Amino acid sequence: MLELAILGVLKEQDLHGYELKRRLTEMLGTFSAVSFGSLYPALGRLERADAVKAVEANDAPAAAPPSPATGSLGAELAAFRARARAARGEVRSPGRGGRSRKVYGITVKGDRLFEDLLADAAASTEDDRAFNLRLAFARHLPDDARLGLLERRRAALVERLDRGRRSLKAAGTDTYGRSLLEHGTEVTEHDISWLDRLIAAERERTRTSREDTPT
Amino acid sequence: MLELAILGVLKEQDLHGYELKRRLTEMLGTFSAVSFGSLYPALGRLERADAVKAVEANDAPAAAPPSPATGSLGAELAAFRARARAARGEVRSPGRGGRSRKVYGITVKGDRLFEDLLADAAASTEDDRAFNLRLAFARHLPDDARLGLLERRRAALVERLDRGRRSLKAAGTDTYGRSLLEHGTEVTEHDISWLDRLIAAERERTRTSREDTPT
DNA sequence: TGTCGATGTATCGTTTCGATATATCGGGGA
DNA sequence: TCCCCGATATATCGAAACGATACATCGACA
Repeated sequence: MLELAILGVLKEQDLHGYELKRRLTEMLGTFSAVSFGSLYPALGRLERADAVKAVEANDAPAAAPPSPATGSLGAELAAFRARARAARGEVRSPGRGGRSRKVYGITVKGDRLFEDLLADAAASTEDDRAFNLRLAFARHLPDDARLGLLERRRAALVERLDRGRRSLKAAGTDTYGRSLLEHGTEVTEHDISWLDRLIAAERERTRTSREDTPT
Repeated sequence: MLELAILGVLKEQDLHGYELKRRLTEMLGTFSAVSFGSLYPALGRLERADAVKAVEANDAPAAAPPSPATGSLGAELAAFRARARAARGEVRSPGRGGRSRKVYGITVKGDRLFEDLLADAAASTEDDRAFNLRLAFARHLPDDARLGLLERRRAALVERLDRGRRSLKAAGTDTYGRSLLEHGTEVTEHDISWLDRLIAAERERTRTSREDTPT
């Protein structure tokens, strides 16, 4: 679950844990607020599996200023310590501010693992997080797999909507409970129509892109 | 988290694990599909804390048929075994079909624990599950606490919406990623207006109910 | 000078999950 | 008649995720 997310983000760019977390939280917004207590263990698992590895931080992964020869005593000291660490074979670099960083990069094996995890159809329909995550990386999926993902998700939501309506019928008279259930079904309906738009756009895209190979 | 849910349901009625799970899933619908792997340990914790205890199953907790003197060999055998178990001091009863059941009831201590967990304000705003759960049991809350819950939740959602919009602005050009983020903000907006309706209804309710004690 | 907030890595104990084992019954076919 | 399937039911295991917290380092500001 988290592995897929990490690999997907590292596919774009080498990153250290802290930044990785920020990207993930930003990307997945609402759902799935990943914590350090899950991130670092997951990175450890991936590292043990040779799916990611620590790279020497060539700094400026994003748009960082090119470290203008410090000018501060503290920074000099940190730089010294960093050199000492490097001499000991540790691939860490002090960021501008903050503790020394360990920058991770994805490996070839990690690329393959990413493909496998992303393609796993079973995991992606019922669980909201799993689906959202896979949609976020949907551009790495072939057209048919992407469409399949959307349609399987839609089917799951329709079933969920059904269950919701049944619950609503069976529910008691408590105002708050009913309101919760009602709102739940509304959200599901909204989700389904959103998926419908996505599916339509997807079909349109593939239709226009294969006008040289007709039926 | 799960403790609150369990206590809330048991407050209505004595139930065994399996049925408890069904009620919870029905009640909380979409979110929070509670599994046995968390339910039974949670029940164990509650039992150790004297918040719930196994009660002799007087059967027919809901609308079960009054066990029409079986008529089947298997059932007779099961009944015999049940009697044997009862003789050994185990409070279990065979259901109509299925393995012997252990029916739980809430204790006085459990009632107090329920109040405490429900009233815990900090836990209820940012986490979706925590809020939904507390809303489901909102009828057990005093008016002001209920209103406070709704308003804190609203504030949290407004903040979330802001973060979502910022993410959207900072996001790349990937269609699926953007769509995900957009849909997320739409859902949050929908959530907020739902909360607004709830809050309005709540104010209206308290206003009409204290027309004898004006400003 | 001190301390505060942001950046950053890491681990601990607890909770939750998903899978699986076990057990019992009723009902539907071979 | 027998046997197997599906529903009902409890229970546990290992893995995963979480929340809290500790630790470390820097820049900025008073």
